[in-house]
Amino acid sequence: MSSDPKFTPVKGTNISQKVADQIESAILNGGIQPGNRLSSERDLQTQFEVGRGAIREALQALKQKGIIEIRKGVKGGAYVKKMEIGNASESLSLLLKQNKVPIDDLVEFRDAVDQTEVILASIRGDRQEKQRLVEMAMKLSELSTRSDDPDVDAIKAIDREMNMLLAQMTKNSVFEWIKNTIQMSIGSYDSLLYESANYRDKTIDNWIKTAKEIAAGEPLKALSRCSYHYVLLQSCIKDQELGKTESNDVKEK
Amino acid sequence: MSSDPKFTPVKGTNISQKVADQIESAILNGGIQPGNRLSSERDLQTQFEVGRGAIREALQALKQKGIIEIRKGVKGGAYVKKMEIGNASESLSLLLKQNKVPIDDLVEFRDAVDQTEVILASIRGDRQEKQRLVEMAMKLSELSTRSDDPDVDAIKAIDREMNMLLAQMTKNSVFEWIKNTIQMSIGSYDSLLYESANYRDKTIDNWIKTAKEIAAGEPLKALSRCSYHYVLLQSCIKDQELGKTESNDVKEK
DNA sequence: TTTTTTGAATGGTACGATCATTTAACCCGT
DNA sequence: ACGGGTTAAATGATCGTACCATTCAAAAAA
Repeated sequence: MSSDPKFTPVKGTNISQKVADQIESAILNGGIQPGNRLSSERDLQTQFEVGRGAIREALQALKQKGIIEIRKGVKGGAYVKKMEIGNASESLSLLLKQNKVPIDDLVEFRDAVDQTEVILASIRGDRQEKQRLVEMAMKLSELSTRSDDPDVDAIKAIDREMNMLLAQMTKNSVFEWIKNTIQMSIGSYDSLLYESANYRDKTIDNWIKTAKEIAAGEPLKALSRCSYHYVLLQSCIKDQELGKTESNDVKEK
Repeated sequence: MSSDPKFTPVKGTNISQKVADQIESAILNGGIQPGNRLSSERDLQTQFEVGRGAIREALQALKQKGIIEIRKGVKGGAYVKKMEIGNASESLSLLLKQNKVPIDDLVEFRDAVDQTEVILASIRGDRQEKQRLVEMAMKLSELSTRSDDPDVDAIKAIDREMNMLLAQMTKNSVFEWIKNTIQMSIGSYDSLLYESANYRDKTIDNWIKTAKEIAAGEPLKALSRCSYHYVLLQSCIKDQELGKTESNDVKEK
């Protein structure tokens, strides 16, 4: 028939979850194309060697996520939905899993959001928040210069905190939401900046200046610092792609 | 005890959907507070007078939406989750249903997105798209001036199309996604501009000028037009809400 | 050939039984 | 009386079977 993905039987508890994971994985990894039909519930029941209820719950979850559609009758069953931009109930992160969104697009979008955020944060952030932002920037610097082998994970964590604080300072919950969503999806790329010592120093230095401009209530100056952050990021990503063939001589632990 | 929400029995097909709707409604309307516990599956089964499978599927859907959490054992059951900004699997529209997002925040966010969009559209839109944008703007004008009683719904439809085209012209799928999501949530407020003849004329006139600036590849001029659109919208909303005077003083150009 | 009927495939619902997990109550030795 | 271990009840998780509702294609009838 169309496809026999050879699902592997599952046992134990959380069965419906495991089943859903296997199916979702098969879909997202391209094993099953949009428009394709999964086996019937009764077939899946035998493939996974579980009860039908578990299958139904798994399908229900996937349907809720918006990645399958369920039809009744002959030729019915679970059909893989074409992921449309426009389904408001589907999350941005799900869109990213589908590889429908080039990472560059996301970086660009984040850039736009960040620019607005630094402006709003400069205007609306209270003194306490501004002070905390500067403190965190200084801590970044401290972590980076204290030893030859800085704790990169700690640095990334603080970077993330600073970004969330920035979003908070806008006093706009939508910015908080979108920032968090982006952060969860883009994190790996964004933290490239902290992997190499060269970019790390520049980035942290820029963070400090950005924080100070925000604290000083200078939106436009902060804005230009923010732009520089993305210049760095773009450059860093470019370097990364160029050095893809040669072995990684980056000493990271 | 906690509460007895008195769910009404359901019959027919799509039962699990109806059950889920009733429960979600009870939660969103505040009938059940975060932290509260729903009855056990077996109790709900009798309350709704349906099979247990239907209840489980409904709860599965709500769990997937992230609005309940399910625990096992004694004292187990479905607990209403506190909706946190930060759950990436929850959708923006769901956030809005919870009234956790002031509409002003959303308008502000949309403003920021739009500003970037007009700039990108000016730069990246091809000639065909730019021409189409101007054509649609002219059609808006035509629809508005043709009679004393313009077809407001048609105008709104074109406004929506123009917005989506604008997003397309950015050549960035994230902007398309976010634009559509916002559009679906903000639509009612945004179309206020077309209800009264006064704002309608100004808005359409501004749309035309915006489209022309974009077509001419003048990002900065288009940007200022875009800002004016939101000045109009803010003013319009303010007129609508006769009561709040000082709190919203966001008029900045 | 066209229309109608029929039947098989499949999702939707219901009911009941059993397993697994969690919590609270109970019991017992010190 | 107290602390720790044991037991029992509540509840979700799973399985299985049966039956209904819907759909579609093939067979039958016109």
